Amino acid sequence: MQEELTPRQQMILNLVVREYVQSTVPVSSRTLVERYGLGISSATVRNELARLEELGYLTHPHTSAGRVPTPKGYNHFVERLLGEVELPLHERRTIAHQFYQARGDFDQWMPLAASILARTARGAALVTAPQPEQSRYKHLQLIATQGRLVLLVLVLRGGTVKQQMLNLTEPLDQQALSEASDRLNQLLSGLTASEIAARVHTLPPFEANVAELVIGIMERTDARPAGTVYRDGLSEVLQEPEFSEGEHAQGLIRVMEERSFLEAVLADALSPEVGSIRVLIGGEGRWDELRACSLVLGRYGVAGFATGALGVVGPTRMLYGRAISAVRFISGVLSEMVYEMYAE
Amino acid sequence: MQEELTPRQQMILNLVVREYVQSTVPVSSRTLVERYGLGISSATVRNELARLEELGYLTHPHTSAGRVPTPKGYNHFVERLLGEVELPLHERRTIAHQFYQARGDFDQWMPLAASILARTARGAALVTAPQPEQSRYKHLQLIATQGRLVLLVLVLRGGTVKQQMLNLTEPLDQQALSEASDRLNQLLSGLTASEIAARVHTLPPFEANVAELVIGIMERTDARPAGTVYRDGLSEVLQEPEFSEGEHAQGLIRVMEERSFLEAVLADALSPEVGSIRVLIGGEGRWDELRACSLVLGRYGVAGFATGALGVVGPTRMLYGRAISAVRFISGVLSEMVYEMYAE
DNA sequence: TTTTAGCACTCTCGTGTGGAGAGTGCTAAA
DNA sequence: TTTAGCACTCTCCACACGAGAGTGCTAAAA
Repeated sequence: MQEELTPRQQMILNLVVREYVQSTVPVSSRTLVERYGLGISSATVRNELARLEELGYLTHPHTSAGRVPTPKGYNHFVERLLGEVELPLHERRTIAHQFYQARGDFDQWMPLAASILARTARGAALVTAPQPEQSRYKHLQLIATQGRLVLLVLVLRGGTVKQQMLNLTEPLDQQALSEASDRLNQLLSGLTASEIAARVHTLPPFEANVAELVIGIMERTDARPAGTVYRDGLSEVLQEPEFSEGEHAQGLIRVMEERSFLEAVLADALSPEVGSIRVLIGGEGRWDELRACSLVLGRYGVAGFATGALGVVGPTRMLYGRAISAVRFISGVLSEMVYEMYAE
Repeated sequence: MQEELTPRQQMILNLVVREYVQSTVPVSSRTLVERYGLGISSATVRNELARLEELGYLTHPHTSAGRVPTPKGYNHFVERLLGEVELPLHERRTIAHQFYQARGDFDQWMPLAASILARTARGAALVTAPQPEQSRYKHLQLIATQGRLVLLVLVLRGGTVKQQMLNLTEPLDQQALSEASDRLNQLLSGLTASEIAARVHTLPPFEANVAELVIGIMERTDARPAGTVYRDGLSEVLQEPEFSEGEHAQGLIRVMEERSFLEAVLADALSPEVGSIRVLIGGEGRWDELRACSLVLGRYGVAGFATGALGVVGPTRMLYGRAISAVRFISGVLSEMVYEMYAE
């Protein structure tokens, strides 16, 4: 059994993947020699194709059809043949510019990132909001609305804003609420949920009540594996020929739509290391619904402070080069933004 | 030409719709008499079916197939035959309870509403966040992060929270920022964007700068036809047989995914009147992508203050009764919540 | 006038057949 | 080791055929 692929086998595998990705049609020995002017005959190519199939890098839909890469084939392509890819300079500039224009507008970042990622990688994009490893209190404001109903606005370190309603047993005016907010802000600044819990008993009764609520919000935030998920580009990807028949589309739609499924995939496939990129091809045996899909997943943010995930979903026959470079570049941009938010 | 349907025609149309919705199969005269024990022969039913087809309420996929309702048929069914429908008491109780449990947790309302609506109506659900007709300033807080970077948290009347980063030309400490916030809060409380613009020139330079930013945020908020759109249940609906072949699924996915398309449909189809429900069947000729889909749309909130939209999307062969009653009931629940938020 | 029985007619659907075309796998020679 | 040549296999398309489902029509019955 041959261990390593010969250089010519590597080249042919490379061409098969590129040609198939582009044409969506199983590729034959003849197209290969004609289209790429290899100086060898189709019979030779056929021998090599047969060898590559024996080794598990390619398959046959049926005897008299061309070759199609297997997940193993794609994997080898991504790991060994793709090389270092980067988005062209003008695209990087355009993307940076779009983020720059939205630099202040916090609420826009995530949808913008999803939209740019989808367009750049030509796939369906997923972005989760940055999530601190452990949330820390930054600022709180109690705002009177009507009667005994109060709006609590809690800002966590990193800029996450949470809101909650609370019902007072007796009405308090804005003046009193602001004073209580100020007291809490002085005492709790920079603390985690458990640190706050440790000193609740030192607070006056009303403030203690509010602090309990705050602890609840922070614990709930920390318990969630990922915040909101932003999506884009699903409908474009569903037009790809492999999804025209419902069956294969299911997996794709489930990753994009079902939160629990996405979280399971992320938890399983995504290393917590910021900057690393993981390519999951054809579900890797574990996710049968994703047999026809590949995912390119990355993590952005600042390790130890806050991180989020972003990814591209497409058919196994996807533009891995674009997807990987897009995920890498955009995750870099987002990491910088998170860094700015957390440095202090 | 016959103007009104005879009672028997009404009954037969009713049965055809119900049977087809349930079985997904074109319904024949024989199934009708057998399944529902009409006291008449299949030949008589066939005559009536032919008449209903002539009048445009039913069609034929082909000569020797059973009947399928046309959009006109569904429309008549919804308008005249469905009657007043309401969710069973225990479902209403369950739903009310779920909302009650999330009563304080503002951020949960919309995803919860989408999820409940999808499950109850057995369709794909869309919910837009309540959007005030004109936003009014309620509260602002400037929070120092690092150096000259400041987080601006703006609360609008009705509880909408917006955040924005700003870069100072010279650093200010939290003390100074809080004082500026307090001054702005006293001067701007309850004002609209244009009212704030009218008195910017009376403010000291730093506060004026912040006020300009606030105006920008508020104007952007008011310009958006709808806030964030919350979705749920798409993948379930896509399993319906009519969407198994890609073509028809496109329209459904576009409504759910493409913001601009959804906004166009909402603007066109949805009356601004709170509480009214609009049923859009088969795209009504205007939206060809929705040929195979129906929408049940409603508006909730408090007219003149803030309203949002919610809707169910499904195949034309959808459970109109459930969908309409679910939209009505949930829009009632949401309206109450909005009312609480705005009453002051 | 309305309803019904009966029957011919039409259309789908599954299956089978045959020919064209694409592409391979193998063999034997270069 | 490479290559030319050729048989073989499989898909795809078109066509045909019979079974089955359901209608539309006609003529008789209520």
